[in-house]
Order: sequence, then C-alpha cells, then structure tokens
Amino acid sequence: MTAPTKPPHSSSPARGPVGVDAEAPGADLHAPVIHWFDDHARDLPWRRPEAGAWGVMVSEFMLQQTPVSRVLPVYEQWLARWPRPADLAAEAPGEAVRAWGRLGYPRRALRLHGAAVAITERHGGDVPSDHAQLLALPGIGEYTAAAVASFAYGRRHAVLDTNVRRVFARAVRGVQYPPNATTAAERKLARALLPEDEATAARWAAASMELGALVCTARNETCVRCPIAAQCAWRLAGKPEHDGPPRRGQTYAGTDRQVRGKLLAVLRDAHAPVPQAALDRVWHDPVQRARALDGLVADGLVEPLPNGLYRLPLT
DNA sequence: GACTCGTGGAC
DNA sequence: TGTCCAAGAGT
Repeated sequence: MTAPTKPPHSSSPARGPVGVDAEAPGADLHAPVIHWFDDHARDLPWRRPEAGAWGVMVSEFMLQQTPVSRVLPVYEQWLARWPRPADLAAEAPGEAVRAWGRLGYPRRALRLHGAAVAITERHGGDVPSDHAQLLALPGIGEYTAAAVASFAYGRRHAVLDTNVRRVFARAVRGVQYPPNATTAAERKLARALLPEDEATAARWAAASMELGALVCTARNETCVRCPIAAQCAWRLAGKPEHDGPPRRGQTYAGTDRQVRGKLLAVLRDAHAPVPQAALDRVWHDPVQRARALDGLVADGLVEPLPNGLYRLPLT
C-alpha cells in the first residue's frame, strides 16, 4: 500500500514558477509530492492492505485531534478485539469507551460504536464506500468521509485536514497558517488541485497530508526536505509571520473538560458500578463536579443507576 | 461562525 | 513553565 502504482506524471515538462499551468491546476505539485511520498511514507498499520476499510475507519476516528504515536497501541488492541464492525456492534458502548483509554474526546468512542451498529444494520457489516453514506454515520464529518472513501477505496475526493490546509496555505496562498475554520475558498482550491485520475487523486490526498505531517509542520517546518520548496509561495515570499486574528488556543486546566476526564477515568478503571462518593473525590468544587457529571450522562458516556451508583453505559 | 469536547508531548 | 499543537465533529 505504501508504494502502489506510480502515477503517469513521472516526467513532467519544465514549467515556469508557481501555478502558471492553466491546463492542469496543481500539476506542478502532484509529481514531486507523490514521488516524495513513495520514498518517505510512514509504514503505519492502517496503511497496510490487511487493515481494510474498517481499519482505515477506526484509525480516522482515533486520529481526530490525537497524534499518531498515541493512537498506535490503542488501534492495535482495538482491531485485535473487534476485527469487524459487527464485532464492535455486539458490545456494550461502555466497552468501547473503556477500550478508548486515554486517547481523549471519548465521545468519539461512542460514535465509533454507533457507526459500527449502523454499518451492521444498514450496510450488511461492510464499511460503505460512498461518501454520502459515510457522512450519514455518527462521528463522520466531511473530512473523515473523504478520508475513508479515498484511503480505503481509492475514490477521488478532496481530503482537507489540518495538514493539507497548512500545505495549501503555504505553497499556494503564501501565508504561514490557514484560517481558523475551513472556508469555501479552501474547499474550492482543494477540488481544483485534485488530480483527474482517480488513483492519482487518492495517492495525492495521502501524500499531501503526509507532507504536512512530516515536513511542512505547524512549527519548525523543514523546507530543506520539502519536494516543492522551489515552488512554495510562502518560502518565496520570505516566510512572513502569521498576522491577523490570533489562532485560538485551547485552555484546559480548570475547565469542565478536565473534570469530565477525571470522572470518566474513575469509571474506566472500575469494573463494577461506582458510588457517588468515589466520584466526589476527583474535584473539589461540587457545582462544577455536578455539572460535569450531568454532561457525561447527557452525552451517554455515563449511566446513572437508581441506587446512586454510576457506570459506563451498558446500552 | 463560535464554542465545546481530552490528553499528553514538544519546545 | 506555560503555550501550542495533534488525520475533527456536533451543536
């Protein structure tokens, strides 16, 4: 999977600088990036053929806002325990939350379980390849639908994640960072840059994402290793610093999220219903503590029992 | 659009 | 040490 068929771009004719090719937008970028990918793609388990569409889908859920290094061990355990969607669908949702461990954003575990149930009920147990059908599954948005269709089934979709957005912002728009939220202009650009050929488009999607992850990183980018440095608008402009509205940072200490995390950690580690008193120990402020617990219950991550006990959801 | 939702590593 | 960041989705 790491080095399938090479695209028919091997010898691109000499071109002028930056995007002057009106016939094929981005054609001056495709070949170098894909060739770089041929040599530098990481050997990740979800890229191996035996991963299948289910493996790709599980990896995409886990990789939403979580680094590869932390996903790897959980992914392996997950696929060993639930090798098919129907296997996960047969489990209690709380088991998915427990197996999720400390990946963060545990609602993703619940949604992945829900997606497995839907796949089992509506799609005969097979991960759909159609973008609209993928989009209809819980926890799958625009990015993940495109990623699964492209990576697992070789379909032609613009796969616009934070890595690709940063690569395009720099190489094409000449700015350090993309906007905070994905814009219509970015989607239009991503579609325009998508190679016509389906297999090449899928390869391009994975390659441009990998370039952002390994070379064109948010901080300490290494342009000396970049296959398109010579054409990069940002580098050619002298790599100007980001201006405009500040990129919103995330605070964490003292937030409800931190309290929710502490509460859920207790329930994950317990294999029997937990009394209220055990949950009360994780946070000093009773108001915030109650709000966080209510939120977990409302989200379906925690199941309250009639006798004042709590556990991960059985249904 | 703005906001919420976990966790840990790097600098 | 605190800030920033990581293959987003849902409301």
